[in-house]
Amino acid sequence: MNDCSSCIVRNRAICSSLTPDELLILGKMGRRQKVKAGHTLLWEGDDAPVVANVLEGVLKLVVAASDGREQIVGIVFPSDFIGRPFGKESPYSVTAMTDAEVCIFNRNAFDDFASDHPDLQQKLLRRTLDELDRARHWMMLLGRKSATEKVASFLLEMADRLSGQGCNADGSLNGFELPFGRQQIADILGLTIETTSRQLTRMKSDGLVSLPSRREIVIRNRAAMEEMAG
Amino acid sequence: MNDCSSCIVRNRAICSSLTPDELLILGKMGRRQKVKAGHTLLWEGDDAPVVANVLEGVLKLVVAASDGREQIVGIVFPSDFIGRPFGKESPYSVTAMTDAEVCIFNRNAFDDFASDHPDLQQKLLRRTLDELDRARHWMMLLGRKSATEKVASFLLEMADRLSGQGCNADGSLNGFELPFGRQQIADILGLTIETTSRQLTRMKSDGLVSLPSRREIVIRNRAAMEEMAG
DNA sequence: CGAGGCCTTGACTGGAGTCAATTAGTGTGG
DNA sequence: CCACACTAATTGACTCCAGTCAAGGCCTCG
Repeated sequence: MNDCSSCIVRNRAICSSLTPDELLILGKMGRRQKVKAGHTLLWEGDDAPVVANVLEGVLKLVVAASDGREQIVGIVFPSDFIGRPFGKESPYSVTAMTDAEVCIFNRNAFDDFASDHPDLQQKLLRRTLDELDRARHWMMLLGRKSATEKVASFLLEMADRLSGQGCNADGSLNGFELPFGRQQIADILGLTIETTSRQLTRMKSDGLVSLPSRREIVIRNRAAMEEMAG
Repeated sequence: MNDCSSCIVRNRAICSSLTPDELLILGKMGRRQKVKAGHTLLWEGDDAPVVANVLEGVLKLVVAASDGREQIVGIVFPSDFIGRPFGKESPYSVTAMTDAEVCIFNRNAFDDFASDHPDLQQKLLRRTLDELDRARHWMMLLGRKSATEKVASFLLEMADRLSGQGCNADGSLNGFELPFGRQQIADILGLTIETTSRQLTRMKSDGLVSLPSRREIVIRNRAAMEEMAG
């Protein structure tokens, strides 16, 4: 069984609402599992018998059209929660973008446990509300922004979200390494890979960013970038 | 004070989780308020001191860009919940699309009440999870679908969601009256009003729909429409 | 060092946006 | 009930941004 008290996300995941006793019970229900980059944990439309906490790595939530077009509808980092409590089918696929490790629970058992632990449920509610806000802002981006604005917004949001894991003193992270490639950026922004690439090259030659390697981004002029994000 | 027991959304809103005693307490906290079509209840970015249940009418959730572009990120019907519990700023504007009536609560008081009533909180969680699923599917539409696919998907979803209020026997509603005009459809789909209009006239001349009046839609060939939605 | 995948770049196309004019509803007051 | 004004919706002509197709270059890893 798991020793949750030493879990790396102990203080950040929804489990942080639990007392040591409760943690012991939940610990018995969960099991750790590694997921290799590219592997899919949950398939869109399938019955999803599990929910999980992310311990390590980055995963994407994907909705696909019948002809293969993909839209990434969420990105999940360590301490985030995966899955759909109180619902049977997974409304999207969950795929690892990097090697990852998750702590998975049987959904029914988790639902029952949650129903008995209001604090846990409130944490989950808060998280879900936050996710919903984020999703809705992303809808604005997808529906109304130009390619340039999309890429700028994306870089700023990534700078924000990646600053959790290791950043410079003032908390504003301007250089970071993306955990995924160009096609994935395109799938997040609702663009093609070519358009995404062109926008990045343009920003580079305009001195807004530098691109030390394929996956590294350094924002050189944050003010102009924010201006550009619209 | 309010007599919640005779409320028209008594059995459908989140209040349905409450006992008569609890309902009495909540009833004292809420007050009914009418909102005229076009009036805004909550402004994006402002402190939002209230949450509410919708009793009557239809409202939109809007995210706007600095230059005025608007994206509708949600549509709210009777018995739906409005507002952002456990958060101060409203992440979007809430504006009535038709004359509406809502039952509003002080947010802090509601948060406290919710914290003491796990069943209510669970109802809220389930609703929020459903909203999140809907939002994510809408992200796929906004990011990856063509204008034609967008309009077809929209008409099918409206047929679904409006079938709650008065429909034909088998539950599949093919004719309905939209509670809003072309510009709003455009703002939902991330299109311009001209493109939206053109798509509709195209569908009409292809015999997929008829448009008896400005706001009435009749789906004449549902199979083809579903095909078109992608 | 070589193979393969990822990324960039270029030329071209097309779908949706823009601007502008017209038409069809809607509501108001005489 | 009709005439008028006003707004919403449609239609047309044109533009342009992003998509498509195709070629070439560059990492990265075996």
